[in-house]
Amino acid sequence: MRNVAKKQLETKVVPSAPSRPYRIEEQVGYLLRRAHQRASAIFQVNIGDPNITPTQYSSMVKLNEYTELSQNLLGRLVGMDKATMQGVVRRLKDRGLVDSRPDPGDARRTLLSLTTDGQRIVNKLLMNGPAVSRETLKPLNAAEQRQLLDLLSKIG
Amino acid sequence: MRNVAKKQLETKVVPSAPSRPYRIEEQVGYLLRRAHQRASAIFQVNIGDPNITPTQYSSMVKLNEYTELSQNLLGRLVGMDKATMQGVVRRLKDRGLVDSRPDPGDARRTLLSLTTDGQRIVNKLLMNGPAVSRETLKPLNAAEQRQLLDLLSKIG
DNA sequence: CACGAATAGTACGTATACGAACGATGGCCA
DNA sequence: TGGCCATCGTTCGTATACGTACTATTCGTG
Repeated sequence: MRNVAKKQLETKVVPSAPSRPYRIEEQVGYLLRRAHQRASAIFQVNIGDPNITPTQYSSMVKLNEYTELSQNLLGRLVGMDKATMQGVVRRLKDRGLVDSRPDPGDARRTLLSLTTDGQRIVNKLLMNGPAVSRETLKPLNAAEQRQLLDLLSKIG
Repeated sequence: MRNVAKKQLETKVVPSAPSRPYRIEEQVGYLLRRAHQRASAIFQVNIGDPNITPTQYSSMVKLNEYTELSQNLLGRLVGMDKATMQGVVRRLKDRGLVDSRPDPGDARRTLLSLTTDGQRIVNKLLMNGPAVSRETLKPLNAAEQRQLLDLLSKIG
């Protein structure tokens, strides 16, 4: 009963993993939801403009890089479906941060760009961007921070 | 101009970190948003009931563990503020999955519990829970999966 | 005991997030 | 060229998520 060969045999008979108890707090989806909530809260406090949300910021940063983008392409670049993008763009346009014009080469498309105001604001916020990420990653040491970004890139 | 000493001197003059370019796709908040989106999509497809959302599932799992909880305490356990919790509970009650009664010991509180239907459903969904997490973590190997859960726990 | 602070739940407004349906336009190919 | 299908943007409905304000109740302390 206690020799090694028998033990190995028993291992063969029950090859499945020990199957830890299922705890909702340990599931990746739950942890991602909580982490995202915390990241959004830190963004709101540290980005330097309480009226700009993370998705609005992402959109403005991308428009700042590309100068002009169709609404759909911008949505693909920042990971929002077209219905969500529609609302984000509408709010940015209402506030005068984004302009739009019909694409002269394709009447289906709307070309978006930052207004002068939008450029000014995004360049101000970009100065706080690194601090937001730093604060969010603060509980981790440098190696862990790199790991987390790497792992999130892989499952994103 | 090209000897080593001069080079080191120049390095001393600019001692701050190389400061990589700021790319929105590499920021932790952005990556968390994308990863959470993907996890939610995988949940919706694999949990086995298209009408149950991740937060509804979390709430039902917790009610299944504790039998009876006040709305506020449930919200703290699953990480939702009371306004969000209110909506989640209302929808679960509308569908007959959750029951409520006033707390006899504290008239401010509402005690929540699963109905028989709610118990039946959450026990069915719990069988798919591990598969949802497995699918979400699929792009990572076993060591990376453990690392990610560990790092997310630390920043959550 | 009384009063102010804290807590529980509700209601309202705003902002993602996304599926589904819709009309307009463009691309492709028989 | 004509017709079919894909793409783009809009709209609607539903569901988190959260700040704020409000009522009711409870607690703590003087």
